[in-house]
Amino acid sequence: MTDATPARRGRQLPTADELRIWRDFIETTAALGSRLESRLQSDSSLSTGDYAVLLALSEAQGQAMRSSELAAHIGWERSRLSHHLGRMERRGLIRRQECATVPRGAEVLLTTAGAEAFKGATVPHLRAIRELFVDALTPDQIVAAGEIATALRARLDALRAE
Amino acid sequence: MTDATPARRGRQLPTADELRIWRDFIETTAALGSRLESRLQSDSSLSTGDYAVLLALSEAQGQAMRSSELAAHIGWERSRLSHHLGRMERRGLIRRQECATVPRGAEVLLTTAGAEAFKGATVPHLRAIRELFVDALTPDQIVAAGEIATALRARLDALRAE
DNA sequence: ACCTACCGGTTGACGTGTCAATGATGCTAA
DNA sequence: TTAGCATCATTGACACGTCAACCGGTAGGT
Repeated sequence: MTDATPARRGRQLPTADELRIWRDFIETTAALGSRLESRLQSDSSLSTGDYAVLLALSEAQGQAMRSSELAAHIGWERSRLSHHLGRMERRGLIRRQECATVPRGAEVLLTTAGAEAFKGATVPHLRAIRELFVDALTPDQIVAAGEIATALRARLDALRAE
Repeated sequence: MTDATPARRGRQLPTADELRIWRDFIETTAALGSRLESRLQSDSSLSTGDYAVLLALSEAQGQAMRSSELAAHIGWERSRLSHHLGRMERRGLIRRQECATVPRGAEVLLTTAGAEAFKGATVPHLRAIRELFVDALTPDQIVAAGEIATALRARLDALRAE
């Protein structure tokens, strides 16, 4: 897949066309993310981070999860999660308590306020995804977007492993 | 382009497939952005914000620009730019002075340290873009990525205008 | 002349993210 | 037993972004 055409071989830097597409792509996806963020914020007073945490907890057994389990599930560093949980706890969306089974473990619990906030956020959030992403693209483009994401992810993973 | 197929008409929420692609897409592009950020950071001790500012100033007449002109050029809010320039000024990358021509205007100047930092950052940064983006995709996928970005941008602009 | 309204830019408060350091606790090997 | 060592989680310092308030000055309308 890499360097498939002769013209690409041996070149070190992107062409002007590639660079333009890169800029369009990275800036537009960033703008898309922040638009989603602000939609979620005004619809529900939640950030996408809050949403990710609440989603994971909602689907968990007993609406509770060990902290590092949660971090792994949503792909965050523990430090980030810890800061975020602190803010969410202040707002009453979750609670933390000592974990009975694992020493030194922290159990994160969904509060009723958290569950309700999540419930109220879901439909507007999904609707926003549809408006801003699904409806913006043709079915072919959606498939292509999935393939592009997969290819980029593979590259990121390959370079991380190395 | 929107609601092109009968099956899509009238539905409010994304399907499970669309949602999966959405998540892959938005998370992967976000990861790509932060990987680029950290590459730039370790190669050059610059953030992508620093890079954008330095790039604009490098290309400007006299390597200087009015503050709000600069903000418009790179598409930032004035407040964001002001904060960022404060940090960059502390590090000696730029300088600010009263603008001679426009009363109440601030002129942003590139320092020699800033120019050198930018010069040293360019090649590694472009190389990283090639490795992480261009080389990860087939030529067709790059074209598709450009078209997807264009379509998403059009949607964002349309909804912002409304 | 005066009041108002905008304009360019800064500031403060706060949410968010990363990195490195710190505690607290168990596991393992000399 | 004890000296490391990894693991789980938190913390502090700092960079970055947004929002709203603010400040100083210019321009228009009366």
